[in-house]
Amino acid sequence: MLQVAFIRENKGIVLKGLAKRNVKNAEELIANTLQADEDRRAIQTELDAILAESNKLSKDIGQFFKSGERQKAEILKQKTIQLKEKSKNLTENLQAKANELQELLYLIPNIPNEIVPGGSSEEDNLTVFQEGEIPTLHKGALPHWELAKKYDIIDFELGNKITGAGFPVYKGKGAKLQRALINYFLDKNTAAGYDEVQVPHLVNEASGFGTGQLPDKEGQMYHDAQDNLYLIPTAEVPVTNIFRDVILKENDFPICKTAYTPCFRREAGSYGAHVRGLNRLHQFDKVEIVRIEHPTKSYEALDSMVNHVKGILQELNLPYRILRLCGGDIGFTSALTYDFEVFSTAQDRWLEVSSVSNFENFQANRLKLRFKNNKGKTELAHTLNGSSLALPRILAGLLENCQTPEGIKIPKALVPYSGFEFIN
RNA sequence: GGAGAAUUGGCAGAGUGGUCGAAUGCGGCAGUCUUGAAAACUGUUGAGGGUCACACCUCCGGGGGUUCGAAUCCCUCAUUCUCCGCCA
Repeated sequence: MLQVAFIRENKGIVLKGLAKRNVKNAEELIANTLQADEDRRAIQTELDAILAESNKLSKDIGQFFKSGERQKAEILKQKTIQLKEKSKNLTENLQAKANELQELLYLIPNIPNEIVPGGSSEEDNLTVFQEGEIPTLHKGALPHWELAKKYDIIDFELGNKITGAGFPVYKGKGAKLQRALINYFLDKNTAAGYDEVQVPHLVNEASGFGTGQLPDKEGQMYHDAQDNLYLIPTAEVPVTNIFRDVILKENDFPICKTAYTPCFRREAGSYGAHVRGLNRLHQFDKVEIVRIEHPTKSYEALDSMVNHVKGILQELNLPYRILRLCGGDIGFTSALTYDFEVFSTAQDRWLEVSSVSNFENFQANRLKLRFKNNKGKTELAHTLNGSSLALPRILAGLLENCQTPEGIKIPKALVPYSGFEFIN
């Protein structure tokens, strides 16, 4: 959520940013927001004046009662009763106006960074880096879902039976490989200075609002109506919400956290060949990195996160590329996002395995995540997060790119974790 | 699940209807003293709205109510603790 004061003072920048995101009715949206803000402040001022008066009268009444001047007190009482009526109305108006403003603010996405390319769809994302050799596969090479079946390491049908589509069962070396990947990622992240945390997999409404999944993506999360809790779509939600309503000290920065969690996504509206196998699941595993940074350091931090993920993909020997997402494809809350994609050789397409973003103070504003700056003023912090890494598509990439006629050859870096070199 | 107690500023903890945004202690920050530090002493120290700046307004777990006036009384929800029950 943007700060109203920021919108008020930087209308031009905001409109330019919204244009880059192809937001329709941006002019109107901003105009309505500023109007609501102005109205709200006007009502607030009026209400404050009335409250000030009635506070004063109440004190006087107290004095009169003490000094035994009951009649004087009674007269003032009548006055305050009138004020009370007025202030009640104004309070209601204020509440309504504040809600209106809040809802408008929820509709305004983050302002993209200068370097975010224009564009309306994923076609317009900018490839900023690519490395790793795309292997030439042997004859009869298979897509990962066939390999999974052949080696009996992932059972999609069994998941169907137990739960439904998109909830696979990993078996034998498949299950072990999952565990290996999780441990490997966590070890890489902690070695890079991220503190490991284990967090709840269900979150309350306030947390959903804090990181921006609510109200924007309500339908994408599984919801337990009985207790009003949401299954997390990413560890970003519980981990970042650790810092909701927190005022940090300047020397608390940088804060670096990593967490493994399963992720649950309803993926309403997804269909077709692109959701086959591990490409798109309702439940999947992911290791996440989250950073809380001083505003002047957040882009440095973003670069370091990108480099960190790079290092892992290099070590796994997977061909990958990095995209800078365009205005039309970047997430609602993000100011700058880099997507990592691994080439899936047997499917002949790129699969997103990580998304690393700087949210600047957009999340922090909702979270009320602040710090005391060196002038003693509270200021919003910057939040960032990224996958490091998401398992299913890494697994898909590994299975497809590392397949040989003799079986799947596990990358060297993973062998100490998996305990085996081949799946055959 | 049942019974009881509690929830106050960074922490501890006072405050049962007006003079309370809130005593006191600790911690933090600044200063005096010191070669420096410690100790001692002095001052300062919650958040949000509002204002050019003041004024002023709101906030004592969340929400609602009583009252001219609520941290204080009532209702409700949440959380924590103690005892009992059940249990990985």
